[in-house]
Amino acid sequence: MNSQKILVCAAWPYVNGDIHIGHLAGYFIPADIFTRFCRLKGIDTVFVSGSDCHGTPITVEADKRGITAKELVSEYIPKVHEIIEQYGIDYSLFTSTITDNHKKVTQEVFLNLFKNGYIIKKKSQQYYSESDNKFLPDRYVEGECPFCHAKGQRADQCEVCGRTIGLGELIEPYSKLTKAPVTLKETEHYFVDFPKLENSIKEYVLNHENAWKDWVFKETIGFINEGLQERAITRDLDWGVEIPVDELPENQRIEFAGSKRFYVWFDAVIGYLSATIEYCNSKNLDYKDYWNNKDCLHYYFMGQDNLTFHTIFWPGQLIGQNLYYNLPYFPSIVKFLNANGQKLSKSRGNIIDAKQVANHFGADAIRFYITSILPENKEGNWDWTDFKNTINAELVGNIGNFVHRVLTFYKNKLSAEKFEAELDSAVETKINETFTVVSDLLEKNQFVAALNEVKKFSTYGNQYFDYNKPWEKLKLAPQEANKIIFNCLQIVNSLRILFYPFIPEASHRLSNTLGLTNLNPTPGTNQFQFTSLPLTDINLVENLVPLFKKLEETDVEAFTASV
RNA sequence: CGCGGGGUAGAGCAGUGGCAGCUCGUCAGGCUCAUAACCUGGAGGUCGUCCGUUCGAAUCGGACCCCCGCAACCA
Repeated sequence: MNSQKILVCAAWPYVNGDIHIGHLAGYFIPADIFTRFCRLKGIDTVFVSGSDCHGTPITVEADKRGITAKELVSEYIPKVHEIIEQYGIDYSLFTSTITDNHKKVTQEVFLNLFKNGYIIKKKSQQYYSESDNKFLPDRYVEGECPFCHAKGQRADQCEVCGRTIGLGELIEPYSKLTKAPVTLKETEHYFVDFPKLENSIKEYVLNHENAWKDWVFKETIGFINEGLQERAITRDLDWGVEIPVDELPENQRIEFAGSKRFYVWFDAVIGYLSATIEYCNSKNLDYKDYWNNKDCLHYYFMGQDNLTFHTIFWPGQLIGQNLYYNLPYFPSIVKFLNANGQKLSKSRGNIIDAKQVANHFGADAIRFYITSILPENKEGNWDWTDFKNTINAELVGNIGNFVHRVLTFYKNKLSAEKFEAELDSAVETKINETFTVVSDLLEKNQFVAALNEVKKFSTYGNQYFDYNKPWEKLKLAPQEANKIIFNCLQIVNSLRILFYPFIPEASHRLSNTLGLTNLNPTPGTNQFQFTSLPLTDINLVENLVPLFKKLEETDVEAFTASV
């Protein structure tokens, strides 16, 4: 990873509900760890995302509540910003898909695809409700299964007999929302000609076989090998980015274009490009330095439900621009996070709300735990007993205790006189090794393993302390005790740097405790490495308090009972 | 036969033909500067099931069972 620049793209939260631990594990936290790490390495790193505001589910939710879609998203957007603030997610820009800039960029992307021959128009039959005067996606249509005659089945598949239901085969279809009857009606839409882009997309994917995670590559290539199909990019809906149909020749316009909008999947991914442009405009930068510069690597963070959109469709949209845009370099995709062994779902009532849980336990504890159970290659599970054990044993008992025992020993027994001592070569080697290993793992987006190395490093500190017994040396050979604590302080200072990507609040608290300025990433300066800290730089605070607070049995009970 | 992932100690995982391991938890003893960590020792496995290949299988082949994601209108 010797690139000059990095663009970090995190998936866009869909703003029809509150943020929960699944969103945190899926992209907020891994993308933030990576961004903070890159910046500390001195790499110019831009980190963009925003609220995904369009699509039918938003309009349905708004209807249900008797407000407009615009009002609904305006209510949720500030809530997402609160989460970002609370967890310290270090975005360069967190915008939304309802900006004028996004609208303009989306339309340009469409027009380029059209100009380059990748857009076709096609008529098809879709369910339409006369009484509601609107088209309905299959997911909102129910009826009787034509095979087993089970009632209340979804339009595409019967859950009772398992058979696939073809368009128009459902008996007495009706709207799930209003129960009004629906009928098939013809409608015209634009499609992206993915069969035409298939070879280019496949070539792109094959070029990344060794770089991507094994399962990500397999899923992607498996999907492509089934043959890509034309994919609709417009909907009969009044909420979304308008179609710039006036810019097209008359015989290429779809009918009733004014009552249609771009399909949400099409405009949401374009957000990565539009957000970079918005950010660069606000900073007097050129977005091409990030999108056309081959030394700028693009990392994408998302959950597995988003895989094909980022490894197939979005690259296809970009290739079809013929503007030589950078394609995704590494899709950092995680599987799902369950809670107490079950899939997160509102109906099961096991959603763990991101805001509530951080209010109760602190963002650091949540960041630490989620990172330790990140579903990198298989599903992860949030378990309250495991949560308490992890926090108490690893974060508090091992890491926090090491920092605290060193600082209290230094303050209470030694710091009256400032001393300088030799760095033990074994300690120096260990510190350097740790930075190298953690750095390598973070570059490869192996966050669980990277955090494990930090834990091991703290264990090493504890072992070094115990083995050298400074409390005994204090009586017999005070100089020896000085040397041991000097070495331990170097480990503590290294932990302060290692914390920065994972638990930034703790890194800041430790800086304050030591009387040092907070770490401040500077382009071109690598701070993610060992730097000897002279003791004259340390000005310990008067009242030493432990970095992390131990969880009592009742803490978890109080939280789970309160939600 | 739609595509893909998975099943190994209480939990989470590593292990692709040669004595079944790691982290956490757990039990006993030691040490003690600290929110107590560390050290030493122990308990805990039918490696999903069955069949096969082999001197030897968690590992290779076959069949089956179970769990999960995707399946193009779930963002």
